[in-house]
Amino acid sequence: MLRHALLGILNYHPMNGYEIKQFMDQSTSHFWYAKLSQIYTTLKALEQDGLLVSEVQPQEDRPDRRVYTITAAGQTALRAWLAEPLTQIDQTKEPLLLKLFFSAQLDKEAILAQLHIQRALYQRLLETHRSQTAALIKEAVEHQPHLKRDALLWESTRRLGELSTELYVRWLDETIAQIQEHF
Amino acid sequence: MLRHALLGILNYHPMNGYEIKQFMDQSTSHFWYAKLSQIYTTLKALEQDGLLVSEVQPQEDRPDRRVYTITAAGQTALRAWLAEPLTQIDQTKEPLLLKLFFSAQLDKEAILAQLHIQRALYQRLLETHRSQTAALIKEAVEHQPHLKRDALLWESTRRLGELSTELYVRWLDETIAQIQEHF
DNA sequence: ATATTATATATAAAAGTTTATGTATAAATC
DNA sequence: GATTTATACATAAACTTTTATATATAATAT
Repeated sequence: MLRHALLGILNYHPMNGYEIKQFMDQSTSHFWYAKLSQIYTTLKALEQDGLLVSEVQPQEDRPDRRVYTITAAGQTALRAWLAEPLTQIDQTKEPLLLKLFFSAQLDKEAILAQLHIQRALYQRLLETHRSQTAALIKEAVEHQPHLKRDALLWESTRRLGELSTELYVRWLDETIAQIQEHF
Repeated sequence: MLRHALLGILNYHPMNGYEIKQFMDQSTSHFWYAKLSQIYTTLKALEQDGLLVSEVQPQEDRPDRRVYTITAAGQTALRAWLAEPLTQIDQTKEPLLLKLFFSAQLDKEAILAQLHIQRALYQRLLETHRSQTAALIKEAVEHQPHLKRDALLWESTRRLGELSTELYVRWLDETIAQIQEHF
């Protein structure tokens, strides 16, 4: 799946691995993320398959940059993946819920402490979605007006991130209250 | 992580791999799932580490069942994992959002078609959360009153499943409308 | 009649992902 | 002055997960 993400990103413009990592951290990380090591090896694999080509840009003082460009074959592969409809629901994995599910083993205070930590984290994430992520999309369209349709879709993914983080905070409050009263 | 899930499940009572799969499909699948093949190999690994022991129960007409029981070391490991607080947000991966993010490549009708498919799927899942999953928890407590505290936590995970599926459907409607108007 | 689903386990191979390690320098922070 | 963060790549090892294959029978659905 990361393969497709990388093709999608490089379809905007050529980039090196480090830049791709930053792009993902800022835009897709709430629904797709990857470690740098995985990005580098996947880029290499995509080049071997002819979906990307790379060229080294020498730099002084810093390691040279290897910049990847999508090929015609890469664009075809990207479009094929986009066109193929998802006919099943994405099954996700959430360690917090898994742990909570079995937490009757713990005492009340330990459970509550963990939920409070999570609440703080999600509250902070919510603010990021609302300010930073929103600003980045707005800025991108201002500089590149041809990305207007892309931005509409980016905004909808950001919106779900905001809504579900909001929901998570509400659910944590609800759950904390439930446990405080009935556990 | 599956290791901990299996310890958590077997801490209720001894089970064989096939039963564990069914248990997960019915209860944890919206936040943790696994294929049978992975369950079998992980059970074996846990036994090698001394966290489980197994015994074969012969059956006629069907393959024998290998029933796993958690050991004292397994219970210690389970509790250690439960006690260790999560200090970061779970990063999840959602193929639908990844695809949507790059879908400006597609035409309007193709995007809308994909979103409508997802809406139908999530609508059906919502009903499952509300009826089946809720009923299973209720039934479990009726038969085993000592699981009351567990059930409170199970119910909170079910509740998040219901709430976020509901949200997903609403977001899909919102997104479909946005695209219809502005894409 | 035929195909699928359910019961039950097992293993190999492939694919995907994370963790650890190594190199090198500049800038920023403490 | 010392440590951390940022820039930039690369690779090996470990771990996790999926896909495919094999076996065997009963019950159910088409």
